[in-house]
Amino acid sequence: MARTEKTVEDRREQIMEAALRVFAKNGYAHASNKVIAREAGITPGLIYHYFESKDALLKAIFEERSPQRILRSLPDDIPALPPEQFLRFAIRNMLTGVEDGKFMPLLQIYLSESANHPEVAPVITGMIAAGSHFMQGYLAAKMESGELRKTDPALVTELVIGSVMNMAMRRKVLHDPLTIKYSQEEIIESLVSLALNGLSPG
Amino acid sequence: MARTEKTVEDRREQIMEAALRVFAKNGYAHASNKVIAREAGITPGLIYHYFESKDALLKAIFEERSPQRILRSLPDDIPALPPEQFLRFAIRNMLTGVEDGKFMPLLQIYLSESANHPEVAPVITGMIAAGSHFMQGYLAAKMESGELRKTDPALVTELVIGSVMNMAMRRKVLHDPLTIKYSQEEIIESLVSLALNGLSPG
Amino acid sequence: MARTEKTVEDRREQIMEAALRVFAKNGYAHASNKVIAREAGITPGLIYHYFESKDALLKAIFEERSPQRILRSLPDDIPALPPEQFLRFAIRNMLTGVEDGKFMPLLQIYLSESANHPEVAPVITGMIAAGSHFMQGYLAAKMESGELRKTDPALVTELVIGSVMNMAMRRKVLHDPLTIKYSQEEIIESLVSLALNGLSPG
Amino acid sequence: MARTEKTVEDRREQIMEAALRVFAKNGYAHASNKVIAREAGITPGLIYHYFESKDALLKAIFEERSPQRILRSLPDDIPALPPEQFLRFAIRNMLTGVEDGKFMPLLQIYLSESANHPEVAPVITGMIAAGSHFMQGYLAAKMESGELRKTDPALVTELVIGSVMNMAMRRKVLHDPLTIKYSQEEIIESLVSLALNGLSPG
DNA sequence: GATGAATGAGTATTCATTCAT
DNA sequence: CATGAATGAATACTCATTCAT
Repeated sequence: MARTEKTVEDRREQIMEAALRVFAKNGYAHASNKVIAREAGITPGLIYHYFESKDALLKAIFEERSPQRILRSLPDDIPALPPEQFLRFAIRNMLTGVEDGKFMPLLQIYLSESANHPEVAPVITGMIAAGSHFMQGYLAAKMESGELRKTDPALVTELVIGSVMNMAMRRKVLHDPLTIKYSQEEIIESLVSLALNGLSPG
Repeated sequence: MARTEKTVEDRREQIMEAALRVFAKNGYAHASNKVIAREAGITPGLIYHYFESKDALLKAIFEERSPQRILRSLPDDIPALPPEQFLRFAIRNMLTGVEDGKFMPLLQIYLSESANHPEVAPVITGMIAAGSHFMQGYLAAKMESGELRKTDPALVTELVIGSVMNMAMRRKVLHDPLTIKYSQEEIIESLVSLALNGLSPG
Repeated sequence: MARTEKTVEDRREQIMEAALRVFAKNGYAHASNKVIAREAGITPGLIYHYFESKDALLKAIFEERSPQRILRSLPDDIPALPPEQFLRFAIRNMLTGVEDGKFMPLLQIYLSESANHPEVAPVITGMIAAGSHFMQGYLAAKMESGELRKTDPALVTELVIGSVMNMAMRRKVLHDPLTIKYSQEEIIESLVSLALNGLSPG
Repeated sequence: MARTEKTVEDRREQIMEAALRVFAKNGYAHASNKVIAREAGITPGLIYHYFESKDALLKAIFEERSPQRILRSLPDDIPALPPEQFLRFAIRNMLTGVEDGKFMPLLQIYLSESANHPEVAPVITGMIAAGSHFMQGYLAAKMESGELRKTDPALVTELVIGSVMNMAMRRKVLHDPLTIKYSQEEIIESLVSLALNGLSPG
């Protein structure tokens, strides 16, 4: 019984899940409804029972599937952490969140359809902004307290996030051997070290 | 006669030029040969005199139109520059090269078609590798000489390049207001400052 | 309980009523069962409890909903009326019956589906024939009695009915400004006057 | 060679001709491009080489194929004709024009799509208006000169045209036996006679 | 009776590609 | 070289109809 009660919502989820996979693999334009349906184990017509159009399906994925929780599940005492631990924690969180979660597929889909679906860009930038805002707050406080060198915390944040995002893209999309040869841990440590030195008040 | 001077090579160039514009604007999948032909001032059939297929046209663009010359036209005395000037020069070169030239359209096209044209990935990664190799060489030498803190020059290079690439993507593709509000100069200065501090031997 | 009073017949009527509205507005081909169901306040599947198919629904509407009663509810003393009063009465009855009732939607639906549903033509022609026969009888009698000029009463009837039908179609379907500018009364009076003169024995 | 020079225009004509046939037979909504193409001896895709859409094809038919020449080919001395001859001539012209030409198919197509293509109504009403205006002018002149009874020439014209149109519709669309049993000549004569009597000044 | 999820067949439309001219 | 008419295969989307619940 529990099964049937959930059926409707399940089907929607099931279709979005399948579509996200296919979109990420082939790009939105090359992803035919036939393939999405096959991936979801249904017939193409049924998609239109749950979504008005392929466009609406894409938007639903962006709006309902966005992992806006990067950096969310952090413990409460984060702001009290010393810079090194904070940076290690934050950078690890971001890198694994971006590389292992659904962020990359969404980003890739957006990149392939940015001209035709500019309205979903805020979903991407919003996700980044969330993480950005969090780190920025920490940095500003620590710069104020003198634990970190005084500079523009917003820009520093952008640079750190940029390095992470770029690593993820190079590794997961471009499969660039130059970046794949490093482990996540190596990358994290190097970035932490670089940032710490760059931000040390000395 | 001036008309007939247009050689075979010219026509090819003309078509690739037009195709790159249309691909960048609409994405590969949405770019019809009819539109490409109109943009090039020819008729659709003629494309097939110069390229075997639409795919071949895309590959040709990647192979022949790649601005592999980022960091190429550098003065000979670069290796002798002190770190600050080198970094400022290199970063400015990369950022303007990536943001202002044909790199972003190519990257975007590749990112959206990576699943269907994985064989052209080396073009992108190769371009990055070229710049990377150059900077890496400099950093290694200066680390060796003690002018810079000893760390993995390859990884540091990746991080610097990553920040630049990410900035460009956030600004030019995502149109992220968070990044657009900075001028190129501001970004360059901040990145230089951050890197210098991060790499300073003290 | 008031709810359950809704008998089987009621549901049928309700569906046919809704379908007629939707058919008339969108045309048979563009009228989806989903929309008909929504208009009737039910769900699409239920239509098939009352009608074998969409075609069967259309046929049922034609067969059961035809307002075959035009000219039916006439007083008994009609045949005794002098020509002018009779004509005015008959023409007014026809014009208002056709323009104000359900005749036009039915006619329009039939006209658009005549190729695919030729078997329902008799419904339309039958309705016309009913009115025709009535008027024809009167005219024949009055021609016989010398009160009207002797001519073919059937054909005269056709012409009068034709004028009325055409006015209705021009006004209600084509929305022809040339005909809309006249009021029903003006049309009735002109047609009566023209017919009277055309039929006067003098 | 003459053949090839005409090809482009021929194809357009050929497609419109075929589409008009199919639209008239099945109605616009039921006329699939596949059938239209088969009727025209081409493949469905080619239709889009000549018309932007099925809608555009319909509009082109209405705009370019409208037989706006009903009553056009009349001799110059028409206005001088006595009423009986004028009416016989005009009525015959209209009836044959409407029954034998392309008017009925166009009208039928419009009736079936009036809700979805209201913008083509003027083509139909315009055609009627052309004939109407012509007859109206004659009647007005003759009423002025006293050769015909003074009444509203516009309305009389509407009634005459109405009779003709209705006859055509009943005969050609509804295939109403009541009207089919008359020959064109019988109808013409009766209508002329009726009109003459109705309009005679005595 | 009533629902609405699910299907399958159909439909308009697009477009890379070919080829006669 | 160059054109653009023509094709065929694919694609998004619609909808009458069925049926398990």
